[in-house]
Amino acid sequence: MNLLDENGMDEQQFLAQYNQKEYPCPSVAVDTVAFAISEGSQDNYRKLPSKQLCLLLIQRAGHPHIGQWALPGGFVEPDETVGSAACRELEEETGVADSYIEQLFAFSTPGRDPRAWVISVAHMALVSSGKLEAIAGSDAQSAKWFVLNASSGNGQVALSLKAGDVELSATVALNGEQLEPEIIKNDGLAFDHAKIIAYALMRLRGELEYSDLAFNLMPEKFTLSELQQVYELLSGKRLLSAAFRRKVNSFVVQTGEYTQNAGHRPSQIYVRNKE
Amino acid sequence: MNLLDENGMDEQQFLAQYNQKEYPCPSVAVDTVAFAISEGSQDNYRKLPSKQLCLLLIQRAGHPHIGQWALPGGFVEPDETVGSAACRELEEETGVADSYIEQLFAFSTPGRDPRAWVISVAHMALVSSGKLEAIAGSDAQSAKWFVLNASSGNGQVALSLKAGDVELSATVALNGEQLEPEIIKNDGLAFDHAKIIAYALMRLRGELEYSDLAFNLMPEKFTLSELQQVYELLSGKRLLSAAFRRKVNSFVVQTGEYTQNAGHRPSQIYVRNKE
DNA sequence: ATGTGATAATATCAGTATGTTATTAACTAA
DNA sequence: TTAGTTAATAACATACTGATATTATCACAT
Repeated sequence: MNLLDENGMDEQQFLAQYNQKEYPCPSVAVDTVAFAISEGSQDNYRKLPSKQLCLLLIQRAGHPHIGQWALPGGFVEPDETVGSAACRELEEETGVADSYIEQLFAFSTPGRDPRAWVISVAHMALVSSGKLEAIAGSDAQSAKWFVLNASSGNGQVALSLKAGDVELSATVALNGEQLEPEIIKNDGLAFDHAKIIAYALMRLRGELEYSDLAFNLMPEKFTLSELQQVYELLSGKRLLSAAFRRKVNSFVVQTGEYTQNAGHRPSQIYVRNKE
Repeated sequence: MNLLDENGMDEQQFLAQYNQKEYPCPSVAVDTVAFAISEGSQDNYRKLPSKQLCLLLIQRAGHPHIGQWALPGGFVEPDETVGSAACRELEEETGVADSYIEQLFAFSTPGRDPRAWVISVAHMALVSSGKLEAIAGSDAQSAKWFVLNASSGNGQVALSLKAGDVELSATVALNGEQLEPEIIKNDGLAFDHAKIIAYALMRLRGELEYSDLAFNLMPEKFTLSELQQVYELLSGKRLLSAAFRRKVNSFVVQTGEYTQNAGHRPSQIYVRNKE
């Protein structure tokens, strides 16, 4: 390529004199909303169907927003993609590795970080229930799984997060998938992370309908009733089991194994059908 | 908030001494894949059903990739969101305004821009056919609508772009929605824009199934046959008109107006139903 | 042993939606 | 008036869906 520009420079000369810092540039961060399903309290007999949606937060040890709870994340480095940065930060800060990760949206409202101009590429991670114990025992002391309860109405979503005696809450107004939500109320969440959590929840619910995303939240082996509970939890609707079984039938494979000591007819154990 | 960090600083002191430039930061760009449907050659009688999918490219006047064709875009500024940057650059460079714009994906593979570390947040714009003439007459001299032909097979997409006597082509391998495509072959497209175009096309086709995205490509008033042609063009499949009419019925409203001088039974003109 | 209560799994059936073909309608051009 | 063309809808068989009912299989209590 020997074309010259209006200054008579070829591409090599141009690149040699190019100085990126003439222009202002933002820091680019990643923040990850890691969802998982809690197993629920397991009375051996007459157990409660108490699965709950959980998400992973970290208590901030430094400024800004010291003491508040934030999504795991950090700054992207020059030798990695935003996706690998999200995986790296999630594992460093919380011990969660090898989970499904999806890029959601770049949050870029000016002023969203009081330190400086920071654009954050939000990600969603779905953590298989089979991996939860390992994570709980990792050495990421400040990371905690919070039980998430969300109630939506007239365009707003109220988030309630509980982990032990820590309780956080926030309300945001949704503006569709293409605009950042607005924070109406925020108690205990750092930065604009209430926005990001609400956005991720909306996307998770939306993609439920036309994808097999929910399987990433399941352990390797599961019963169809367990799978249905997860769908019901995420969609907020009660489903009829006969119809549900028909719908997921092509996405699962029977193992021939059955649950034991359940106090009722054993249920067959399935695995995900990877086509 | 009067909490102190391990250095005994409160938040105000911390922010006063914070220096962003201690850390490397990328430039953040936006690039927009603007799609539109060409009206096709209109023989008044026995006209060809020759709608085509078009996209907007700009010939680069400076280094790098001087002379090659690139997506309209540019760097994000500190006082705007990536979405407004995408709208601004698209209008500045091509005259396209007030179109539907959707954020797609942040492209961040190291080395994707030879000048420096640049992360690009790709967007997709859908331009209503009613606006095409205005744009063609704008003063954006270097912008051209290219006719896009894409053929996919065994995980690869071959792109062919034509505008007058300019012909570009590229082949990329898709890796799902969560990884950037890989460039196999590239003739005439700047940077990694072949990747971005292929990704946008995949998303456009995917969202066709479960959204009313396609209406953004239509003029305000249209017939159901025209709408069907657009769906057929984008999906690559032939559709049966009786079934198609039933499916879109709830998304459109009759106007009571009809086409004229068509050489056959007039077709009724519809507008989009905004619920 | 036998019954009770629980959930799993499937059968059944009506109503709806879908794919397909056939038919009718309305226009232009010859 | 006829041929050619596309629009629009009717008609019908099949598939899918929501809902209820039925049967299966276990743990436990009596």
